[in-house]
Amino acid sequence: MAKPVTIRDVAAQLGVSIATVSRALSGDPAISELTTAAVRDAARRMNYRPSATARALRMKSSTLIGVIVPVMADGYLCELVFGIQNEARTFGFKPLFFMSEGKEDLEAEALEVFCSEQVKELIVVSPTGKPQLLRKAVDNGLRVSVINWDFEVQEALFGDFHHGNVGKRKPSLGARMGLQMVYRVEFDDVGAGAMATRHLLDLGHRQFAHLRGPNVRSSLLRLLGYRRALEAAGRWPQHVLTAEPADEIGQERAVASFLKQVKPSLGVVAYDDQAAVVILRVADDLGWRVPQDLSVVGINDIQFSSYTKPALTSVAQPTRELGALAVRALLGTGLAARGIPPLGESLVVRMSTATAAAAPAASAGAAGDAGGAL
Amino acid sequence: MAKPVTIRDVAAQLGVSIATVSRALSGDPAISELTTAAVRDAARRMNYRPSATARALRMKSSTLIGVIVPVMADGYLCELVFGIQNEARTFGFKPLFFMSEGKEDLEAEALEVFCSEQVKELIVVSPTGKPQLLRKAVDNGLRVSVINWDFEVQEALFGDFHHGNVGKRKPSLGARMGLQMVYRVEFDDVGAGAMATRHLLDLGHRQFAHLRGPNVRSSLLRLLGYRRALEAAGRWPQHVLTAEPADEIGQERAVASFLKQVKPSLGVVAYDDQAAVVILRVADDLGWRVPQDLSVVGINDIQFSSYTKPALTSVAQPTRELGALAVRALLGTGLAARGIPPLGESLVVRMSTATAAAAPAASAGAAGDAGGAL
DNA sequence: TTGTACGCGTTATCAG
DNA sequence: CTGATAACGCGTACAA
Repeated sequence: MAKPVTIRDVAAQLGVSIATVSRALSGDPAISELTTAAVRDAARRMNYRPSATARALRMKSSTLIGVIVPVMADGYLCELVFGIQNEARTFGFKPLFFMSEGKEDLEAEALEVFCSEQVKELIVVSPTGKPQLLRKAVDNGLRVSVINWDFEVQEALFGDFHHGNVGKRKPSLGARMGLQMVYRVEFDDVGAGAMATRHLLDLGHRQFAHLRGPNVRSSLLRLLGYRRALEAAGRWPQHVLTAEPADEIGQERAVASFLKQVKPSLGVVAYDDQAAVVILRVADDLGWRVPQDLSVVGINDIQFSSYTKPALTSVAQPTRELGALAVRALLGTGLAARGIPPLGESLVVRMSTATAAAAPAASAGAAGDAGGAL
Repeated sequence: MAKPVTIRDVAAQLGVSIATVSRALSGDPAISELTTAAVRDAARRMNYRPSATARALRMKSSTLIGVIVPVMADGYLCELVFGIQNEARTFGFKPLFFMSEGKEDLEAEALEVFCSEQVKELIVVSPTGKPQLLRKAVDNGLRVSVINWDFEVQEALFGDFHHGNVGKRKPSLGARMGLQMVYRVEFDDVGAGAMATRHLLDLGHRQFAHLRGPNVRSSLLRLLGYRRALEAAGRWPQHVLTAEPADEIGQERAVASFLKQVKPSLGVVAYDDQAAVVILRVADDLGWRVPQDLSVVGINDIQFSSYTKPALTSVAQPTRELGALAVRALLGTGLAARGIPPLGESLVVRMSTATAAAAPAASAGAAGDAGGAL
């Protein structure tokens, strides 16, 4: 209610100039320790709140950081956004989110807003995003980092593709588009797929399957990791199950018809934890016991995964850290020069996987006493 | 890259004063149609972008609207946030989101940020929110609307409780706390629970159960609606199943042990669609056929519900509209005076409910041929 | 109907 | 080490 206290109020209170206050508050070393302390103290006592708008006007740059995200419906994106928010906070920045639903006009509008708010940093989380959005952002002087940008797939197909470094910054892509200042941050999805697979190999499994995800970067790369891990171990053949990912019933069918063709024991790598849950359900319906007959590994380690029955073994991606990384690439000092330390994914072993040896060789076929499975 | 064009650039271009440009752009009727058109045209051609920061500084009020939300993990909150964003857009406002995880310090920090950004409107979506957050917000001159604020439950318990009006604004609550300018926006959860129940009654069911949600407003009110609808129809007894809502396994057990005690046919109202899915799953495991033996109604109609097997009948809440309402309460003109038109929930009938009469009286007991249920 | 000039709260430049 | 002062881009009395 009472009108806000400004920098000149504190100045008046202490009998110093507003310049001094400003400098003291921003930690200018040219100000004596004594006055700095006095100013800071007074400011806190009078609960002075710096005006972000005035600052932004003067500096031609706000402490807002633009974020464009398709939706936040699933826990994964929510975690990511959390990571962004928290890391931004440590820099004194606040994320300004826009949900685009993947619509280009909304993305463009978001960009307009960012510019008019003097936003200078942008994070785009958009598996459907178009390159011209980047183009326009850069033209407007924004620095941007992209998370899980899907046209890396094109790169992969064109051979200009690296893996093994998570969170690797690749200005090369931006350069090729004529875009400087574009950082790319991503998971090592190949590594995740491979890690899940190697876990099953280590457990002594000899039959493998992979339930694929949608046709986007992460899915293709996880599949690649699955294949590579098996090839490296000299394992063949490799089953790959495909179904429209949004279509749970289709997935169930694909899994069911596959399970009916094979016998225990089996190791399955799922595209993500949700897919893994589908496998768990179908397996239960068909009388397969997990993990005795069937080991299942998910990817992502979403919170839900510890609640499944049995609790799901999953490759954990450091989702929040990924968001934080995107922020640090934009705001951190000297990161571009020093490079971003790679983030490793890690395996969380729960109850859905077990050694193949431990599985009783008994026929736990598909026609068991499923009725009592509950 | 090229430095932004300001209002004076446009003025210079047309040989008019910056005042004229400013007025024309804001649609001041004191400016001739001709010059207004000219200015607007020039502004667009030169792609002038008004500086939100300068405006906010001058007006002591930004076009940002603060939003505090616990998380956005589930589809429900995501929809809500979408509604907020879209409606805000029509007013030229942009939501500034903060995810608080229900932590008070984060909420307080968000408030600080809002103030320093000259935010004047706040929306709180917080089933765990504390009243002192409101207090502080109002003290700082913010107008706030609260969505699904949970201490309404207290009101309910204290008898000062109304239902039947969705989106009903109740300044009375604020007044009692000494808070003016606090608008409350909410669903008619009692109505939703009752509507779900009446649907089952209309289908001729005679046995009923309700799977409860957590101890928050919406859950208590839906339960209330369930009870009232049954009482109004003279139906008794009413079964209420309780389990920690985050604990799927607990829910499954509760449902399973209940289903083992009763016989078809049965009508079940679930707290929400997620709970309904649990019921569907357990029913399938136990050999109950849906909808022949068991009708299930969910509440919320989240997107997922049309994908379940069978597709779920659900009471749809106008979630986006609720978000929009919260915005309109703050930004809309004259809404406070004219009152907010009530929003009705609606029933979306899919495949999980059927008339009790249509159900074959045959014993589709719990010990059926569950194995083939897939 | 339009133009002039001031101030919003900061930071930065230039003197002292 | 500190103080006065000029911007930053816009809205709006007040004057014309």
